[in-house]
Amino acid sequence: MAEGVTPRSEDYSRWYQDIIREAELADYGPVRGTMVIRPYGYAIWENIQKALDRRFKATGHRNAYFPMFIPYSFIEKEKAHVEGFSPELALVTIGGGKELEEPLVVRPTSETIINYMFAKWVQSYRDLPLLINQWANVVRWEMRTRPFLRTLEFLWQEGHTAHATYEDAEEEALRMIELYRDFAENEGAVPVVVGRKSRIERFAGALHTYTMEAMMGDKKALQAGTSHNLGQNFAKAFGIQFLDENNELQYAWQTSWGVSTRFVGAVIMVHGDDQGLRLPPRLAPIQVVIVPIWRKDAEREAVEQAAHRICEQLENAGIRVHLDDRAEHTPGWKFNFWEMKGVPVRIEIGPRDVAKGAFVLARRDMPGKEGKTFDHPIEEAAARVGALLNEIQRNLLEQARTFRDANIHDVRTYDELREVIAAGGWALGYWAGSDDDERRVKEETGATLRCFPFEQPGEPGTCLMTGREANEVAIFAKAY
RNA sequence: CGGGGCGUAGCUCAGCCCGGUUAGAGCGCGGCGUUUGGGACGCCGAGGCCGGAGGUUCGAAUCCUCUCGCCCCGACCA
Repeated sequence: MAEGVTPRSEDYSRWYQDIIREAELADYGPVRGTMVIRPYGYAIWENIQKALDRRFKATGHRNAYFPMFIPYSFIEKEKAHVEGFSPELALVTIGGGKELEEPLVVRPTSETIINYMFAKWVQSYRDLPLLINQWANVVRWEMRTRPFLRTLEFLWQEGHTAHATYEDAEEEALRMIELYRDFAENEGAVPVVVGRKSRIERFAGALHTYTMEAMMGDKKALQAGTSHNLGQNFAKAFGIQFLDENNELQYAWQTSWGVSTRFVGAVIMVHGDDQGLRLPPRLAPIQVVIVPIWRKDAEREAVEQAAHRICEQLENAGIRVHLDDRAEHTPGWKFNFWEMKGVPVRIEIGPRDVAKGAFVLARRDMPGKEGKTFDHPIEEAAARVGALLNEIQRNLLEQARTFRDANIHDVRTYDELREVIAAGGWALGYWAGSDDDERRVKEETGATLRCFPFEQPGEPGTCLMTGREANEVAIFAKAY
C-alpha cells in the first residue's frame, strides 16, 4: 500500500481525501468549503475543458462570457428557479463601502442573466438557434462540502441555447447529453447511465432534465453531467420573443447543460486504487514518465542519453511525456510517486536495457510486475507507447464498466430494492410511483431515483412500489 | 443546523488526565558524504507568540470560561 493513503476498503472517504492531498490535486482554502485546485489537478481540468470545448465547437456552439454579479430581482423572475436556488445564494450587499440599493447575487448558474441578454439579441426566427456556452465559476452556499464533488465555488461550463420550437430544444438537450456521454466514456473512461430525471430531481425551472450517472468505487452514484430542456419558462420570464415565418410573435424554447470540476472527482473515484490515482491517458497531464536508472557516474551518461532519445521520440509523436532525471530520489521512490499521480505508463531504462538498445514498459492499470513488459526496442518507442496508451484507455473503461454492471441489480419489489441499497448497489426496477412514493424511498433507504435510463426493456412491467403497470424502469442508488 | 473529532515545526502527530528543566518525534526542508532495477543511509543544520481572548496559579501547551476556525458523519445540493 502507498504511504500516506488510507486503503479504500478501510475508509473510502478518507482514501478520497488522501489521494487528493498526496497526488497534489487540490488543497483546502482558508474559507470553509473552498478549495484551491493545484497545478496537477488543474491540468486534468484543462484536458477536460479541451475535450468538451472541441465537441461544443463541432456542434456549432460559441463561447461567451457573462458577468458574475446578477441583480437579485433576476433570480426572482422564474418561480421554480428562485425556490430551487435561494437557500444557497451568496449575496453582495455592500459595494465600495456603501450599502447597495439592490443586493447582487453571485451567480449560482447563469440562466437569468444570459436570458436577459438573449431577450435583447433574439428578434427573428433568423436569430435562432442561438447556441452559447460559457466557461465560468459559480457559487452555491452548500452546507456539506467535499473537494471537487461539492465546494462553495466551482468551475464548470454552462451551455445556454434558444430555439424556435419545442422539438428543436428537445433535440438540443438530447444531443448535449449524448455529447457528454461520449466525452465521459471516451475521454474519461467513465461509463455512465444516461437517462431522464424524475419530477423531484429535475433542475429548478426545467421541463425535462437529462443526466449521466456514474458509479464510484464505493458504488455510490455521481451525477456527472446534466442537460435541461427549459421549455419556455425562462423565455416567458425574460421576454425572449421572436417573429416567426408567419410574422407571429413566439416565445423561444431553451436548453441549458453543464459539466463541472466535479468530473475530476469522478475520475478519481472511478479509477483510483490504493496506490493512488489512475488517470485515463486522454485526460492525463503526463501520459508517460521516463525513469532512468543508474548506479555509477560511468553508467549515467549512457542511460540519460538513451532516456532523452526516447523522450524526444515520444514528444515528436505528440505524447505528453516527462523525463524524471532528478538525482535526489531513487528509482523506487519515483515509481511510487508517479503511481500516486496516476501516470498511465512508465518507462524504466537502466544500464542493462541500454546495452540491449531496449527499455521496460510498466502500465498503471495493472499492478506491479504483472504490468511490466521488457525488451522494447528504443527505435519503436513511439509506436509501442502509443499502442499501450490506447490499450490502457480501453481497459480502464472496461474495468469500470465491469465493476458497475456487477453492482446494478434488477429488483421487482420494494423489499428487494431495500436489500440492494442496503448492500450498497444500484437497484433497477419498474417504477410508476408518485412523488411521495419516491420521497418515501429516499427517507427509508437513503437512495434517490437517479434516472429513468434511456435504455429500456421495451415492454411494460409491474411497478416495484405500487404494483401498478409501469412503462419504465428506474435506477435507485445512494448518491454524492 | 444537529452529532463527533481536531487546532502544538512545512506535514502527520506525541506531550494535556496528574500544571514545574531550554516543548518533542517521524516525515519533509538545507549542507556534506556514501547511495540508486520498487518509497536508501550517516553526520551536521534551519525551523514554534502550543488557534485567539480572558481567568485560576508563584508558575499554564497542560486546569476553567468564552470565542474563532477546520475536518468527518447526517439533513439540502452540480
